[in-house]
Amino acid sequence: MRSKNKPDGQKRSFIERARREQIIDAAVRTIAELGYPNASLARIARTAGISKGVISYHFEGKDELMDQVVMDVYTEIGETVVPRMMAQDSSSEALRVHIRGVAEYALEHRERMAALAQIFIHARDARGNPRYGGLQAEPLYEGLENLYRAGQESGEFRDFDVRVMAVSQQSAVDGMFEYWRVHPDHDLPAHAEQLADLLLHAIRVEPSSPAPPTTRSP
Amino acid sequence: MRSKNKPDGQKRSFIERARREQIIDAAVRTIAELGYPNASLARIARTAGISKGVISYHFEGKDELMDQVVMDVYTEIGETVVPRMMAQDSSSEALRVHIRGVAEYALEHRERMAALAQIFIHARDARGNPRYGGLQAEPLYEGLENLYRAGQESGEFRDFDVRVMAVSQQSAVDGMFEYWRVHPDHDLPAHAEQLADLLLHAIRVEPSSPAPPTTRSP
Amino acid sequence: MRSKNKPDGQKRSFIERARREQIIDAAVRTIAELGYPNASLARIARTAGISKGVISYHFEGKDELMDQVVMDVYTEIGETVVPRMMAQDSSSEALRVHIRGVAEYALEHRERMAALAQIFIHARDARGNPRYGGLQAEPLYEGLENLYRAGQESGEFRDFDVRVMAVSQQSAVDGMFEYWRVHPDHDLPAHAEQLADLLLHAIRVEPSSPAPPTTRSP
Amino acid sequence: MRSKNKPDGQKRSFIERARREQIIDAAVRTIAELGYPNASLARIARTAGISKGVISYHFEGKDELMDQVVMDVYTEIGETVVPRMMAQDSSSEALRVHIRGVAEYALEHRERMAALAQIFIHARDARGNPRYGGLQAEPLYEGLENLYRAGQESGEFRDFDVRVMAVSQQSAVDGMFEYWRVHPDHDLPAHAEQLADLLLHAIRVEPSSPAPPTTRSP
DNA sequence: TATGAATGAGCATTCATTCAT
DNA sequence: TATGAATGAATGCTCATTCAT
Repeated sequence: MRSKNKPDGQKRSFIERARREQIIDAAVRTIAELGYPNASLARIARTAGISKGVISYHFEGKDELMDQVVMDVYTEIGETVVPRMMAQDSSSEALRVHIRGVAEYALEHRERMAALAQIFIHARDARGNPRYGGLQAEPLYEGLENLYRAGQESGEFRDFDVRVMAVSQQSAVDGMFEYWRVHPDHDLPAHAEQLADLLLHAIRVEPSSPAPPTTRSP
Repeated sequence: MRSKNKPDGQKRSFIERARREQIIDAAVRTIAELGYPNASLARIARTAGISKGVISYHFEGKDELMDQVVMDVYTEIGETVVPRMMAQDSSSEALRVHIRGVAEYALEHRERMAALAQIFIHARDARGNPRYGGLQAEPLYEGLENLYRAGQESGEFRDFDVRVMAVSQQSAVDGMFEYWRVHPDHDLPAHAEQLADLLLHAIRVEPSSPAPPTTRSP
Repeated sequence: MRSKNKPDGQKRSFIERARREQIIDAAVRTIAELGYPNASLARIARTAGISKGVISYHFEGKDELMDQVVMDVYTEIGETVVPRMMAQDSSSEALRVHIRGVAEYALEHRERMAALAQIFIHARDARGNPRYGGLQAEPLYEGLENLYRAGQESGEFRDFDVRVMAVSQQSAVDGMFEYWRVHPDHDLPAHAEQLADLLLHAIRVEPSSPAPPTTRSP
Repeated sequence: MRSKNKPDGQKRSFIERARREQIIDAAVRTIAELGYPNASLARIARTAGISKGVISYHFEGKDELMDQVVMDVYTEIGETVVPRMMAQDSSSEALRVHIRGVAEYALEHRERMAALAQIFIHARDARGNPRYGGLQAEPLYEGLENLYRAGQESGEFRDFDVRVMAVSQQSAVDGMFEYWRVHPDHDLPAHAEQLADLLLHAIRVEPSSPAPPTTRSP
């Protein structure tokens, strides 16, 4: 009963779902620890304490497993961050809450964040092209652009190229996580606040100090 | 006479240096075209029109070859950008020239830039850790930090966390190149100008429009 | 209650027999469509719309399933052809009816014929030897030999090596089906008539035209 | 230096050719002994006493190796049989010499013949279709058809459907080898002579005994 | 110096079979 | 009876590295 047969409206049994979750979890831990290129199905199976074939039984292949990991983490981040953003009055606060939110998620789910980044960077399709690269980021960019445009229309933000800003913000956030991965003692929340300050300075209309005296990252 | 024995002060013969340069060049072209994971030594050798064994003879292994590629390109970028930065009067102009400079280098040496990014992302040591991750970036961060501090001391820049800014700027520049790689028709110079504007807005003290009316990225 | 325990004189329940027939049918369709090597138990189960385990429950293993398919089809062919042959007066007519009969059966049960051929060709025992090769064909050869000898004794057929003829006739018939499988628009009945002519020319005593003006295969 | 790079007019070194011949030979022996489905690259390598990777080094893949085996044996058979056929005056003698010739080749190269048959039967392409099946036999059929037509035009052979005859003859010859494979003590040359008699009786115009008193297969 | 040859570990995937429920 | 789950061996293939010539 391969997963490829499942989207036909069939439900997954409880045990099936549990196994898939267990395997996804083992994949996350393995990728976070060893990096995507070393996270072979054999190693993931060893991490999970199961036979190699179990993964093939529950997932169509490595690609589907990775898709599920990405979807899992993505969904989780969205559930954490989006509601908080919606609750904000201003675009500025929404932007700040966004960055703060993903940083908090990362802090609480370090391995999942690391695995997500690894998969984004390394996963390729059969022809060698990135599976989640570039073009898949488009929805993210568009989401940010909508946020910027709302701020521009409300007069909060000045006039600037929203695509360049979206790419830069996304990159800066990714860079923050990567820096934190390399320096695990780095103060991630403080970095997130600083980064939000910088980004708001970059695009806000009124330059008067928008943030209280900031603390430095350690 | 493996290359690992070479740092002992022995000189490389002319022919040796030529061969290494030829191999490095083939590596750059192969990585840029096929991506790091597909750039096996066999493919690099084929690109160079030489036998696989030659690479092993001239380089300790794949890792050393990648080191050399990175060093080569890095040095070239530095030689292009640093003198121009030194020629500027203000920190703002230095920062702008820096971003403009690397963008120009990338435009003129697209393959080298692409290969550099691929190696940074994919190369790992035996234990799965990134070979060029984070720690190797430290000199870059420090260089940017010095630039920021100079601007802060001269009153050009406001007070902000220089490490966070350095990480963010570096990430935004990397993101710019990646976006350009995925969208080859993207207007890189325009993006670079926009990015410089954003960064300067983020850190300059005076809020009055510091840049002339900018053009948008296409 | 594995099937391997069944030949001990125990009867199969109605439901048991129905299930086995269902599975055999699914095996035939799967093999005919995908070829023996691609007809895994999983695919056969999917064709039948049942779980993989059911097959293992009702059959000792893949080998026994294949045995049953072969026996099923074989029996059916025999039931179709043998009575017709018995009704003929001469050995010549019996031979012609035999070939015509199997061709007619094949036309009406294309999948079963195709599956039979696939199993004959591909099925092997654990040591790599064909499961239905040669030795299992002995009864067929002997049946044909009896037919030839009867014709020789009645003076219809000349003197020739009956074993060589039996092997050749069987092969020519198999070849006819294989050719038809590869060229589905081939005129099988016409081919069968032509083949009967050729075989009779090869062994009949009187060379004068034994067949009415024949039509050619398209 | 994969073989796929070789057709570009590059010569193979002596040692390269020797290795390829050695591997082809090991493949023939392995297939003949264990059957195609059990002749994995690992087993072939073990037969040859070499590492698994050597095969991948010298051949593009399993498919190319099998192609080479087929081509090798085919060429050898052609070199044995064709000149002898050309030396005959009549179509009848050419047909007889053809069958006698392949039988003699088989007798002297039993394993090669067995391996050829195995590959023809079992080798499939990626989509599951036979690699050498049916359509590839067309040249053989056409060769036989030309022979028949020449005989018909010279008045040696009667009028009959040449395609049916070609398929039947080819099948009967294949069946002869298969019978001999199953019964290794079978008198192959005698079978071949008998078969030639039968085929000539089937198609020759004059009914008077064309062959001397024949011996029976044992 | 340079080469082609060889190695052996590792890869994702497929499969018949077994088994507890 | 029937099922889904799990197993582990086997498959073709890739690759960095080693080595004799």
